[in-house]
Amino acid sequence: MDSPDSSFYSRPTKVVARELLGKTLVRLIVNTMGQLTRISGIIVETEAYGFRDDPASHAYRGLTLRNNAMFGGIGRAYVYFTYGNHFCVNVTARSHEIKAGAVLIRALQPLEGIDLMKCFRKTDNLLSLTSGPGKVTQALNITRALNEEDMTNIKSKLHIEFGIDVFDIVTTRRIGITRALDKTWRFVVGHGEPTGYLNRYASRKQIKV
DNA sequence: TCGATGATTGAG
DNA sequence: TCAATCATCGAA
Repeated sequence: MDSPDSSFYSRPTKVVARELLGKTLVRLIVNTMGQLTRISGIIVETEAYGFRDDPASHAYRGLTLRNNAMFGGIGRAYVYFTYGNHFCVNVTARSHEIKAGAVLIRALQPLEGIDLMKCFRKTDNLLSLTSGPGKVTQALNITRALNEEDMTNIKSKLHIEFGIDVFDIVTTRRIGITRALDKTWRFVVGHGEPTGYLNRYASRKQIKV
């Protein structure tokens, strides 16, 4: 078993969000030579989004066309388009008594296929490659076509594999939302000091670390 | 149908 | 600090 199975995702969404840190997000693509290649990174930042208890969640008001994946099978991808520019990728996860839930993957430590990431991102700046939810999807070429992909299957074009143990985990408020600001459902690998990214939000938006 | 909004990013 | 940019959703 190389990949967390459905039992991993059938737990409270914020528990899964925390434990996804250190796992590997893997994108399988066919290159120009017709060979299967891997683009991957260690998950270093996540956020949990819930159901009726979470006004910031897409699932808060119930099932819609967009959020269908959040109500469907667990361990699936929930990919959505936002701000007219960007895709964001989640993994669906929730305990049995909850009807919807997903974990937003906000940042990676680039691991495999870094040249391809640079190509998709149109930049050589390593620090800017996957340091944000819109950057992650761009670097891994994740679009709506991968919505509801089975993330527990190592053969899937988009899936999650076991990775490394992480020890320093920071918990903060979630980024870029206007509601449910009290919930500390964001999880970041590190000591709390500045990756430039964490620092950007910590200083400008007064995120409690 | 229509207007407001957004789980963002990059440039100034 | 701000514009880009458009799919989605709830209200009309």
